[in-house]
Amino acid sequence: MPELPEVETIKRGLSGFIKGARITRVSVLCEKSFIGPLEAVENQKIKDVRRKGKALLVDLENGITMLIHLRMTGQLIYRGKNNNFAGGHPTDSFFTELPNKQTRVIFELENGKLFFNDQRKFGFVKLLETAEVGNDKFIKSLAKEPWDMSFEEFKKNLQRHKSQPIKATILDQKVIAGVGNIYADESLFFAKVHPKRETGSLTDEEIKNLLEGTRKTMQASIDSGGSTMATYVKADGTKGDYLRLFAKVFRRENEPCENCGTEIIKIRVAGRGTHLCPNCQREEK
DNA sequence: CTAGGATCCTGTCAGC
DNA sequence: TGCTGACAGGATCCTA
Repeated sequence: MPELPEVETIKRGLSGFIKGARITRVSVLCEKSFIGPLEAVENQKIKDVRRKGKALLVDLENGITMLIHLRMTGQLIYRGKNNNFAGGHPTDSFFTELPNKQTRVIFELENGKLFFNDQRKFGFVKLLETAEVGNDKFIKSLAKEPWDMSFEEFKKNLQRHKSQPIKATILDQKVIAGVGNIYADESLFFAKVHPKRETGSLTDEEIKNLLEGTRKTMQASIDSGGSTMATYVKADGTKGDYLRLFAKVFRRENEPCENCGTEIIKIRVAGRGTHLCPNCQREEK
């Protein structure tokens, strides 16, 4: 689930509440969700909260870093004495009583509790030495983020996957960091490129627009607040949906395209649900 | 090296 | 009501 903008939103939202706080106790409710010795984090003060791609990094004062990856359904929910914050996969757990069935790790802090929830258990908290974070296999292989990536570098990375559908290529974190299923669809719509196009068939102009698309769509999401309790609004008993604040195609099948009015469709590309406007994004050039 | 598919896990929803 | 299969904001591992 959570892609770069969601993790960035969590970083920003959580920092103010947990930075400087001491972790007094940790409860691991699911073994596979926490990798490393508990003793390394208990009684440690949180020094900093950082982000690399879709990974959140929580630095502790003893030189240990918790690498938190939310994968598909991870959430971080902070319940403090005076403040609450929740981000990640948007569900009712943002508001309801915790811990619940999906709670995997509980961090007790001096000023509140931080719950790591994760329905599908794909996410994890992994302990690393802060100095070794850069050598972690996943972190090491990450490409640059859209704002740091030059056209030339993006093009070069795309060329390694000439025959793959372009959507599969930009989901690869070694090609560009932070893009997931939402922003892949949104960026391709922005660039007016069909998700099934062979990567090698894109023109320079399309590559340029696609890179700009990743920047624009992810920035728009960060600016609108990502997936937090504030954007997971409920109106008249209906479930809120932060995607509606910025998404043009994602989960908007059967709705009119805002450019041309054609119905947005949902197809399957590279094994993932994929949304596009069949008029704005032509498969044949 | 790349490409494509299966896999980890839980939950929900559509269709019979 | 109950079953069954498809699918889900991710990334890795296996095979060809």
